[in-house]
Amino acid sequence: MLKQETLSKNQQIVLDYIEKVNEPIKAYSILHNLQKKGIKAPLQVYRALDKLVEIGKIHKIESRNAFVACKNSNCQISKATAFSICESCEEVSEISDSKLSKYLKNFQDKAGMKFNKYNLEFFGLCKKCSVK
Amino acid sequence: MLKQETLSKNQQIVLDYIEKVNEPIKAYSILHNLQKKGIKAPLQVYRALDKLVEIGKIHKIESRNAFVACKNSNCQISKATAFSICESCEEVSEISDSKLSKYLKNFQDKAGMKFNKYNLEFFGLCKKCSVK
DNA sequence: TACACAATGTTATATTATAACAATTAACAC
DNA sequence: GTGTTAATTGTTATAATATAACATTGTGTA
Repeated sequence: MLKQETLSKNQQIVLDYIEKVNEPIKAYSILHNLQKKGIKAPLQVYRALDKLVEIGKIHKIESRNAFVACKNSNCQISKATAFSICESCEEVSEISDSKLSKYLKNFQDKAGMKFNKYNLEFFGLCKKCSVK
Repeated sequence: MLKQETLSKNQQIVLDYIEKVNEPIKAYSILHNLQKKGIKAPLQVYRALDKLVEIGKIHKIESRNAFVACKNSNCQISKATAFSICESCEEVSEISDSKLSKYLKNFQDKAGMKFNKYNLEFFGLCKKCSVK
């Protein structure tokens, strides 16, 4: 097997669930909700999550230890991610802004480091929460 | 007491240590290394870390669950942080680039969300590791 | 002094994530 | 089909990260 074309059983179960809930979800919440489907141990979840992150089907929201389905069809491999996070309702949206991604992809730091990946998380209040 | 001007005992002990090691360090590593100074329980560490993050003396590297002293004298309150992280040696540097921070501070997402904070983490290979 | 609040100490527990090892399954060369 | 290799799975245990709850002490100020 040189390259994986299809997802394995557990990977597909976990991905289906994450896509269904359509918001960031935590690993142990996935575990609790997929008992019936045979997902009974943390490792079954974490292994699937690792692979799904690796192939860009989902992203990890680092500041929340949560996972969310990728919304950008072009995120084949998730090297460049940006999110907006509402600190009140915890709503998370993936930012898809070509100017931003271009700017960050080309960013050169002073130490001359070669970047191959970035993750950006913006925090604030979403529209709904800012009028409350 | 309306506003804290000086750090408390534990806060100062923890900050001194983080500044001394001068690289990202984990909470339980801090705990283990400060037993002699009276830091004996996780909460003593986490409370100090929370406060130090809040006042901008240190930052959390979210992807690593590690804490590092702030290098930007102007980070009074840490609302806008950017780091470069070497995926080989795990060296972390705080990026201080006024153009980048200006760009991100003014970034407007399509949903019209009001941002008050962001965290950006770049990943790649540092100079040393890329020649290896 | 009395008040308010920040900070501390302490025990227990919750949450997030990985180690280690055995067994099974799938892709592919021959 | 057989043998080989790697991916995936199952399972038990444990490591690593972080917070809850509650009692107590310290500190600035009215």
